[in-house]
Amino acid sequence: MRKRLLTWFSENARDLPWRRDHSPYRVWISEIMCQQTQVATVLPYFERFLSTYPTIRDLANADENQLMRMWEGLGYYRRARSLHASAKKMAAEHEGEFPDSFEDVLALPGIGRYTAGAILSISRNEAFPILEGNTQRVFSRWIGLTTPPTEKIAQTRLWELSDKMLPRKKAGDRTNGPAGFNQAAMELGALICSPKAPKCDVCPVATMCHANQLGLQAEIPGKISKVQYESRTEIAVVISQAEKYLVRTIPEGVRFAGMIDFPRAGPPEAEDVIGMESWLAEHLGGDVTIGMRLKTIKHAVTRYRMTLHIHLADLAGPNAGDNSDEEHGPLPEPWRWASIDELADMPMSVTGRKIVRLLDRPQRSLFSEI
DNA sequence: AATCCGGGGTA
DNA sequence: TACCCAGGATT
Repeated sequence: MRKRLLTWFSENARDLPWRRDHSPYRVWISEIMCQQTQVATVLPYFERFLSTYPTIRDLANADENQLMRMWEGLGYYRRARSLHASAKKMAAEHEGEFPDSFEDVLALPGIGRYTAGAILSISRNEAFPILEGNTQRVFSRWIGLTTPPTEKIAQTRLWELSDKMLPRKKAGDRTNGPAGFNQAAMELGALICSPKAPKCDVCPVATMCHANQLGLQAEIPGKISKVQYESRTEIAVVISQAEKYLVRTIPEGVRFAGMIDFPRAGPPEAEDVIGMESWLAEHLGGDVTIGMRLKTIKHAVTRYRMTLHIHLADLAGPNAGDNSDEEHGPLPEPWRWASIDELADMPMSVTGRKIVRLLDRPQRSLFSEI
């Protein structure tokens, strides 16, 4: 199994940017970006990220807003915040270098057993096993494990197998060492041993595969429980004055933490337009009157099916006017006014960015499709 | 063990 | 629509 797999990998491996130059820093960034994200999606983000932050210290010194802006569209934004925190930790505790020991790598935020093993094996050819979506599927089929890989007993067996299969050879040939094996197993899962319709006819290890021999490819890995989708309706409002728009930084500990967003709320805080006006009065302090609807956006993300109503609104009362105008008093934290140019550089969710595009191209978007 | 995270690609 | 993606952290 091992030799055939490694031979196949040496002849079929994709030419990925973190394989050509496999420094720990580059492999680390690639692994974080690839968490729950397909390789093809990651590629343009990876190149841009590495040119903006060529070293660990560059990342440690990065502006948080710019960093989040670089991540916009990749999702799971906590990954970017964990990257930043990790880089700062390396600058402070590891002289700006990627840590040496498995324990120190595992102690970094956003890095679990899989990612620590992947980084150290791929970058330094160290013999740590890995287990993720691809290898769960490859190994489960190989040994005919019908237990869903989410169950603890399956996890234990699969990690044991990943460790048992791993070549210990470190010196010399990376392709035949731990780096090669771990990547080969993942690559097989990505290119051949796919979730649906695996290409067993061209699989290098098909003759040794339990699932292939028994025709159980469709039953292995065992099915995990279905996703419970949830419909959700939210309201966002556009409040403008002097060609600036009212936005805020999302506080820590909630979705979109650290990103910029328009006033937005949904059930149970704001069930409808009236509820949204109450929400605005409470959070903003001024009298807000919600006006016409600009557009309704449907957005499917993770398990949510969101309908977002975007309304124009007017702000009156003590907080109207520029936030530097002391006669009117400043806007309460974390609210602020931002121009279109400023919004362009701020990190936003996908739906937040769609609102900006509505405002940026009013002649085409604002009054159509309403 | 389940849920959250709030993006995207594919059949 | 359903399912998956080089998962980790939290509860």
